[in-house]
Amino acid sequence: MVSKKQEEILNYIDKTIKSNGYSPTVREICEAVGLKSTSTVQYHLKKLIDLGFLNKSENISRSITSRTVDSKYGIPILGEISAGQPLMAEENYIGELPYFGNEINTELIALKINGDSMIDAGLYNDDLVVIDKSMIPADGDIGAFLIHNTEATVKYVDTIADKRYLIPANKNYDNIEIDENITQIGKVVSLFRDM
Amino acid sequence: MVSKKQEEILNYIDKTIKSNGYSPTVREICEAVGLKSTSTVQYHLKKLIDLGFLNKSENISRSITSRTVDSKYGIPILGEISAGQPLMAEENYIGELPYFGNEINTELIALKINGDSMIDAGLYNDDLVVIDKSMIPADGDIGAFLIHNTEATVKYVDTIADKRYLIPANKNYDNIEIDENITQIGKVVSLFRDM
DNA sequence: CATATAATAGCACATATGTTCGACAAAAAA
DNA sequence: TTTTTTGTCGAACATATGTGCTATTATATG
Repeated sequence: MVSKKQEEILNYIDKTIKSNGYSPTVREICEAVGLKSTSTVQYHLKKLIDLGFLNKSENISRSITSRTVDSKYGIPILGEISAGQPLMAEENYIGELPYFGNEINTELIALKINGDSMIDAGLYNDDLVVIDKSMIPADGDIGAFLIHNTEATVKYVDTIADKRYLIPANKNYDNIEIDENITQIGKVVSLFRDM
Repeated sequence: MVSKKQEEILNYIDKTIKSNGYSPTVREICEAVGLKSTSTVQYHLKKLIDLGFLNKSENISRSITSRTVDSKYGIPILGEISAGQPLMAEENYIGELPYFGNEINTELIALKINGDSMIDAGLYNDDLVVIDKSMIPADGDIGAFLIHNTEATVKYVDTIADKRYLIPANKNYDNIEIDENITQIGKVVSLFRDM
């Protein structure tokens, strides 16, 4: 996760690159965010780089580049959903997908596709799907759901004979009727695949 | 006005900013354009700044900015490939995909998938695939190719009986033998889908 | 040809800047 | 409570980097 200080650093870097055309030095960041040691900055920079928000060349001055110049927050990637924990609990957090939309949207999360139940919809194992929690999947949409509050799943939604179902895109899987055991997370709005 | 050397310097600066995200040092310019003294570079830099081509802050490393480069580093999205035009020609450019990889890489382009010839590989119509031009698709990989220099296509590559083929992931399409009409663009490294 | 202007080189200096290491306190987890 | 993680500091070090000065050579210009 990105701490308060890290966000502050990120913002300062973005602002500087945007207004100056080049990135600040470690010492400039130090001063700007009210830290007294350059190594504290290095510490945070390393984290931000690991999270994918920044990039930097070693031993090269002012070589920080930022992907978040136009946006502030990454999309949290959730892995295995821990039983009993609320969806956004730390336990579930496995990384962050840099956000590059135009508006800041805290309603976005990313889930890693597990298995092949949606393969006929072009959602493959290990794909990352971005879910907008503020959108309700309509019939025919692909949505993300929580089963028994312990397992996240991505499926088509549709109404058959007045009942709503989660519908896999793979003949080897059965439809699941939506009942009280199933909580809606949101609508799947985009997909990333690394090959 | 602008001498040969100065143009060379300008080009190098632009190229560097574009690919690295930050400007080169005086010494790097020195080396790159084949000069032996940093003060010669300073001499030219001053001229270029006076002429308004460059901007620079005093005593600040890597602070050169260029008017001829916009500091955006998205991945260019290429649409219909115009016959006769080089791949990266303006004619083909239909937009920019915000960059989300780890390193800044000028060898990346994005192509919009057209048709369903790769549907069994999970590449759907209108998907955007990111192509790394610096990578050669090996057997089994998905690559991007230019047919007759006019049409871009994305297919599996494989060797069958000592011949290399472009192989669609859709039974309704035939394999295409790779011959002199087919130019390799690069390897498909990731996928983006908006739903 | 003599002279001004444009390019280039070499070097040295000051400092801007990234990096490392050890220590320590606060917060979180076990 | 004990242990681990996270955040912080300070100082020292190595080098990356901008700058200034002088001298030399090429190219133009009168």
